[in-house]
Amino acid sequence: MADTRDRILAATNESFRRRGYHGTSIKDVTRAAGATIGSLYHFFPGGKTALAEAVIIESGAAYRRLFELIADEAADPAAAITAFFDGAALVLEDSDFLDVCPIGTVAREVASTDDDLRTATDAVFRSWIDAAAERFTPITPITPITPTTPTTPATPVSDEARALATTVVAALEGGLILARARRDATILQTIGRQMAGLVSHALATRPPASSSGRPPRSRTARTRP
Amino acid sequence: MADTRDRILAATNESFRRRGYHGTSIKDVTRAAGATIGSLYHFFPGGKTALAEAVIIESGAAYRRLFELIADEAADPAAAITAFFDGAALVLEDSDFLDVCPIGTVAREVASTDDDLRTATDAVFRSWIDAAAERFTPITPITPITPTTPTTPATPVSDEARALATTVVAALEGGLILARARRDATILQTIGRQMAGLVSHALATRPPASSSGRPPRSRTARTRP
DNA sequence: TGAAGGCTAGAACCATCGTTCTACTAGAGC
DNA sequence: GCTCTAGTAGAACGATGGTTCTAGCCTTCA
Repeated sequence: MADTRDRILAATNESFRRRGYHGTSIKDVTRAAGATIGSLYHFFPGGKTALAEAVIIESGAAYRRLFELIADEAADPAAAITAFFDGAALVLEDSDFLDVCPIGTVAREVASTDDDLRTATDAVFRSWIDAAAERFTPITPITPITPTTPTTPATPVSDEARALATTVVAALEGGLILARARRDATILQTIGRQMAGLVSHALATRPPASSSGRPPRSRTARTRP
Repeated sequence: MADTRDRILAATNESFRRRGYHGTSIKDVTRAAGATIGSLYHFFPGGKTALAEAVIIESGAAYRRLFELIADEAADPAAAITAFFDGAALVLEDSDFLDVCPIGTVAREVASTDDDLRTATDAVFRSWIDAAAERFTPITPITPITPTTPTTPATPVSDEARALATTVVAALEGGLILARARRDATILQTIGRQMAGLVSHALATRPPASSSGRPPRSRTARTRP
């Protein structure tokens, strides 16, 4: 069955969220996935590094889809932020404070020692920042419908929007650290409120006030990662 | 010589910043510290966990002192935030993107698996949030000079100030992740500006505007950690 | 029927892990 | 001198790390 690869990815994801990159053992992963070492090295000939890279890329993409899904349904960017942070708080609590995001943990562990993995985490963070920054940018009157690569934003994004998006992603990753350390998910909600306030204030004062939300876009809807 | 303990702590600190908790080996630490395994277990009979706890507590306290030092010299809370984030960016760049803070990394790695270490990281974060929240709280007319324990703020701190402080600490920890992943220290400066804006806006609108900075307090000045 | 290829299976390898343990040195106090 | 304690030194231990490798199981296709 070809879903062995998926089971291995899922088990690795969970172990990263629980113990981080170095704390995750290949043998534990295979055991948890109900797979064998042979299978793991069959699907990931590059070993642990390749496996980690796949987890980072695939769950990074899943989170981006999740954010866009939430943002599409929210009335405005600030509401999207609140909803996303509240959702993260819920997941955190439901999972008994298992880490929500394996990428931040791995990013910190390997940034100084493994350049391939560092680059992979950076690409994921970039993608998230792009997705958020797009939502923070008022739509230009005529949007050219060029089917460019998904990581390149369709509309040009202002420096202000990008700074805002960067801050939101940072606050999310940092908030996960604080909330897990205290085993208190409301910390994430609190930070989400602050971020929503920051975003709505910036959007109200800085650009020509287009208070309406963004138009619905091509949906790549999916379930939770 | 009794500074063996200090050398071990410093080497562990650096290894945590480079490789995280699980990536740090006792033997590497002793080698880097110019100490022996016997000495390490002499000073830290609790082994790796006790060593990590000491690193967390001691460098956590050093960062708090550093923040208070910067805040004492800044004109207002927003300027303090900017200065602190800029300082972190500078350290990050000067150290060739070695992690600035070992605590956040360890916190994420162990929160699900080691309750003692999780509690230690939580205490440090709490202490930072207290220190920042105090600066965000306008001084009450008469401050009772009760020499309480240092972690208890002398002035009662509003929920708003605490939420603000929590957000700033989260943004700092998350910003370190992003900046290291991209090897770009300006990310920290950007986030610092956003946080300064958030803080000054909140302080200007919410409480009775006491635009002057806080009075100089009893200094526990110290050098960089 | 036979060959090929995708996938499973797990023993074996050596390196390294955190920890324990015994032996030793140096200096203080009596 | 002797004793005691703080600290140094590193060999040895069993467990576990990531990886390699050979063998075998199915399914597909000729």
